[in-house]
Amino acid sequence: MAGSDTRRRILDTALAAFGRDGYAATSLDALAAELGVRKQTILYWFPSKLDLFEAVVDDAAEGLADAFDEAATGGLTGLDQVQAIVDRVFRLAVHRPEVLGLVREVTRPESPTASRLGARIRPLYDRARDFLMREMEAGRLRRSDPAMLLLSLYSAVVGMVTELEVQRAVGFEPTLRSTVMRRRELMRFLRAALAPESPAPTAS
Amino acid sequence: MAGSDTRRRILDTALAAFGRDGYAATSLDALAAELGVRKQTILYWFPSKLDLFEAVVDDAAEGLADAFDEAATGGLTGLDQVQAIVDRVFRLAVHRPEVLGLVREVTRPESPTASRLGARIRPLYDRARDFLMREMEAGRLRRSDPAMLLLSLYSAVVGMVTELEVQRAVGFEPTLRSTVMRRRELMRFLRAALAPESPAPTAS
DNA sequence: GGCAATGTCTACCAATTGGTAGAGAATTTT
DNA sequence: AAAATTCTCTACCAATTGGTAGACATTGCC
Repeated sequence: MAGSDTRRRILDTALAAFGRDGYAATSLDALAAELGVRKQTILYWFPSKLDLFEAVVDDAAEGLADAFDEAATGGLTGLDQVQAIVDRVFRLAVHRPEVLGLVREVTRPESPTASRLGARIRPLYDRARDFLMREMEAGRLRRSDPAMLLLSLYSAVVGMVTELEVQRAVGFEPTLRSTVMRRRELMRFLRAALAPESPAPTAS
Repeated sequence: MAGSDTRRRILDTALAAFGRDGYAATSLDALAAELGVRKQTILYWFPSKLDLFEAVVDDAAEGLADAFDEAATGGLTGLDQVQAIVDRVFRLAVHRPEVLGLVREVTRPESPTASRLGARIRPLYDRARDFLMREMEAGRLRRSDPAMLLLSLYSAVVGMVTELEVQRAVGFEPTLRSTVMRRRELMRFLRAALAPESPAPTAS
């Protein structure tokens, strides 16, 4: 049983490493060192580096799906539901930034498994699209192409979250406070863009 | 003089490779093969791989600055200026996607030169911020924190543009037409989020 | 206690990596 | 034409890479 604990630890550490440094820049030796174990132990649990990566991607996709599920079971509608999901993603990003780093890594064209996360995410995507269409029909969201809108949302959220580093590059250190402000700003942005044409009463 | 042509070719090809595959996954040998030249020729022009990368980043930053300059010299204001820049970035993304891939690569935290592009981009950033503040003062854009807003814009634009691959992952092949639609959708999104509170006359 | 399965290790290996040393063209300068 | 400079090459190299083979320890089972 100690073994499957090792497996779990490898998955977690590998997720962090792949998400932080990318696939190519992560060596099995470095990973093993970080784990306090020999490289061959990793290769015992996962027959090759690529197999490990795929397992990590599957694991991350599962985690993401759970996070979305959790945010989507409150029976919310319209902008409130969108807000709930954005909140959830932000929370994920704050205490597990590697997950979003991995998303970023895996969505590049030459990724060894470009299609893998895609396939795993597909059901989520379909559900989100259905949700948006339903809400547009019901007049609770501004009407537009839901697929495109979803990509806009994805870009805005993931872009903003994973690119906290850009803040550093540009000169200001992201603090917890600035992160909160960031989320608020994003929500303003989203609300402005998603609210139905007929000016709703200033809710929040 | 044939030499500096070689240098130019190395820079271009390296930009494409780094932008497409990332720093770690790009080997000098592969790069040389792509150029039809020996690795040592590359090392003659750039003393090390890291030096090459830095030169590429500087070169890309210069190109980006030029693109923005070009879009910013029309004397436009408000949303029209924003639109002009978005258009320009999209055009860049369509015929030189590697540039944005490089931006993506260089903005990750462990990038060998995380701060480099940042420093090069800084002036652009300041100018954009000043522009936004001015336009907010003048009431031509909705009032909000310009720094945050700029990051939102950056995320939305770069995210949407560089993540055309996500479209593939999710199942639909990006065509020229879908790219155009994508840009239009983004502009709707931005206009909705940036337009001043008082409903402006439907201009365009 | 013996035994088989499980799990981690040491010892290697071939291939690839970024990089050095310096030979040999080609071109420019004198 | 000789000499110097510029440029690209061949020949290596030490370090690191992902991966194989198999020894050694530990555990649960009979």
